[in-house]
Amino acid sequence: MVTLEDVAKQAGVSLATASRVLNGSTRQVGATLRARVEQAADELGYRANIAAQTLARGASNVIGIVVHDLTDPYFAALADGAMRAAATEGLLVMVGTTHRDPEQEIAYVATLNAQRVRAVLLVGSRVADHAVTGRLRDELARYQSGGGRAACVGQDLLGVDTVAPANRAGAAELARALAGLGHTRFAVLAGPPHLVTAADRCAGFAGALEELGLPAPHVIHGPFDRDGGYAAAQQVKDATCVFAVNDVMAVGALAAYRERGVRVPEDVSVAGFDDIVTLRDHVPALTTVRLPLTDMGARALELALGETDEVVVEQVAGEVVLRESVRRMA
Amino acid sequence: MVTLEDVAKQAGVSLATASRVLNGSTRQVGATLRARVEQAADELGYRANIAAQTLARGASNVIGIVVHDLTDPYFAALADGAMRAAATEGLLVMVGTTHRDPEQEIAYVATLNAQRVRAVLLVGSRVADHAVTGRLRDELARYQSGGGRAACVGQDLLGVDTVAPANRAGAAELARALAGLGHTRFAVLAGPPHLVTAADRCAGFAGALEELGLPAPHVIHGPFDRDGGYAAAQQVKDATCVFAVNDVMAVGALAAYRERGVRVPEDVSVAGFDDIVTLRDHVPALTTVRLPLTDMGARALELALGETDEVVVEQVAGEVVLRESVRRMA
DNA sequence: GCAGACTTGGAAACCGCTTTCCAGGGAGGT
DNA sequence: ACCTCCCTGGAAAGCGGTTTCCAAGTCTGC
Repeated sequence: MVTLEDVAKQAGVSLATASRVLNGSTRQVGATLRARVEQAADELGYRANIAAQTLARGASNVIGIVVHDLTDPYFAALADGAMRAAATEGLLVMVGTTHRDPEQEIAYVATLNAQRVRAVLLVGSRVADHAVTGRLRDELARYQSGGGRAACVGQDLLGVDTVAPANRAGAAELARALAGLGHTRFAVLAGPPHLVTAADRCAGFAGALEELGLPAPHVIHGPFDRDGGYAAAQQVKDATCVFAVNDVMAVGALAAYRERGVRVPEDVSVAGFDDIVTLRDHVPALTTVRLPLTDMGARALELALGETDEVVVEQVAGEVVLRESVRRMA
Repeated sequence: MVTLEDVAKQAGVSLATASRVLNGSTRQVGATLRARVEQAADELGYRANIAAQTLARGASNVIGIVVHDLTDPYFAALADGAMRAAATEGLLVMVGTTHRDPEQEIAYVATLNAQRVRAVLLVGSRVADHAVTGRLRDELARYQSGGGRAACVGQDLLGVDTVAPANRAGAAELARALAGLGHTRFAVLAGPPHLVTAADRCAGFAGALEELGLPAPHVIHGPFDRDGGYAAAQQVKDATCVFAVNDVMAVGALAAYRERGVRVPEDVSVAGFDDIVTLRDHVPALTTVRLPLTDMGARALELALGETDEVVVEQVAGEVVLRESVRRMA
C-alpha cells in the first residue's frame, strides 16, 4: 500500500506538507510543492488510509443506520432518504440489519460506537419490552457520552432526537374516514402486540371507533409482515372493513382474499398504513395512510447531525389516502 | 472516551495485557488478571476504537457494497443476501448507492479503498462505456493491488470474481416459452441501450425469436425502472406479447395498460425478468425469469472473500416462471 | 535599510491499539 | 537440587496519518 510517507519522499517534501496538500487542511502550501505532491500522489496511486485519519483526527466521516429489514420497502425508503442526506454531507454509511432482533440492535450500537461513527440512526419501531429498551438506552447513552450523535425514527423512547410518525392520529383519522364511508364492523390485523408502532396504530384506530360510538374492532395479532397479514386475514370473520397496520400486511391480506375468492372491495374493504411507493401499482389500489418516508429518513439524519443538545422530537403527520381497496357502504 | 490505557490503569495491568484480554489474541492471560481487566472494562464502559485496531492490525472487518438503488427491490434482495452472508462472517457492511451514476461507482471504490475495507462488492449492471469501465477497472486494480478483494454481480467486465446471471439464456428461454404459447408478434421494453444487463436480455430474447423463425420484436428503449416501463408500454403497437427486461418495468407496463383499459393477458401478454419477491402478490401475477437474488448476493460475498487468486466467474441460470400475465394464443 | 508581521516548510508528538521481543517464574525431568 | 522449557506479563516499537510548535524566509511600512 502506498503511504503518505512514500508520497512525501517521492515529492521530496515532508510528511506534514504532503498531508496538508492531500488531505484538506487550513494551512496553505506553495504552488510548487503543492504540484509536486499532487503529481507524486497521482503517480503512486495514493489513497489516504481513513482508519489512520480517523484515529488522528478523532472523528470519522461515517454514519451508521440500523434497520430491521432492508428488503422491506418501508425500511428501504427510510434508509434511502437518510443515505441521500448523508451523501450530500459527504458522509459514508454503514448499514446494519437486525432482522427484528432487538439484541442485534443493541449490538449494532455498540459496534458503531466502536467504529466511532459520527452518528447513529435507529430506524424502526421500538418494542414494548422495558428491559431491552433500557439496555439500548444505556448503550446509546454510552455512545453519546463519547461524543456520538444519535437519532431515531419511530417512538420517542430512547431519549434521543426522534422523528415520530403520528401512528395513533393517522390510524384514528383513517378510522374516521372509513366510518364515514358507512363501515361499522371492523377488524384490525394488528401485528405483534409488543411492537409499539403496531400497537399505536391499532390503539388509534380502535380509539377513534369508540369515540364514534361504533363497536370495537376484531383485533387479530400476528407477524408484522406480508405473511402475517396473509395469515391474520384468514381469521377475520364478519367485518366489512379490515385495517392492516401496515401496507405489506395489507398486501398479504389482499392475497389471502383473492385466493379465497373474496372480492375487494366488493365483499370486504381493506386498508393499510405507510403508503409504500413500490405498491402504488397494486390492484386493487390500497387505501392507506401516507407517510413521507424518504423525508423522514433524511430528517432523522439532520436531527442527528444537528448541533443542538436538547432532544428534539418531531411528529410527522400521516395523510389518509382513499383508494379503490375500500368501498362506500350502501 | 475510555481508552484501553484507562482500562489497563484501572485494572493495574499493562496495556498489552488489557489488549490481550479484551480484543481477542492468541496469547493467554491468567485468570486473575483477566477478571480484573474485564471488570475494569465493564465498569468504565470501554469500547475498543476500531479505527485504531484497523490501523494497528492492518485489516478491517468491514466490507463495502455498492448498489445502484436500494429502494429497487432487485438491489435490496441482492444486498440483503450479501449482508446476511457478511453477518455470519462477523463483518460490518458499508453500503453505497450510486443512483446509476457510473462516476459515483468509481468514487465509491476509491473511498472504500481508502477505508481499507476487506472486500468490495459491485452489484448491478455494467455499462457499455469502454472509457468508464476502464477507469473503474483501474480503480479496482489499485484497490486489489493493496490487498483488497472484490467481486461483482453482473457482467464479467471488471476482471474480478463475478456472479453473472444468465441474462441472454434466460431471456432466450423465456422467448421460446412465450412462442410456445403461440405468440408471434413481440415487443421488448428494452431499457437503456448502454446497460449491459438490459441489452443482453433484449438480445437473448430477440436471438431466440430469430432462431425460431419469428419476426423480430419491436424494441423500445427507455429507463430501466417502473416509469420507464410505463412510458415504453405506451409506444407498443401491434404486439400480442410484451417483454419488459425487468420486473419493475413490467409492473410499469401493466399499470399503463390498466389505465388505458387494455386487459392483461386477454388483450396483451406481459412478461418481466428477475422474479422480485415483493411483486409476488401483483395482479395479474407476473410471468418472469426467476433469479435467486439473495443467494447471488451471498455468493458474491463468498467469492470476494475466497482465498483463490484466480478470477472466478459463476453463471447463474434463470428459471422461466409462467404466470397469469401471459396467455396462450388461440 | 530594518523591525515586525505573515507566510510557508519541517520535526516530532500524538491518536489508540497490536504485537514482537524480553524477562521472570514455575513446572518437569534427571 | 539444578537446569531446561514453557508460560505469562510488560515495555516499546510500530500502524499512517494530523497537528502543534519552530524556524526560516518573505513582505510590508516607515
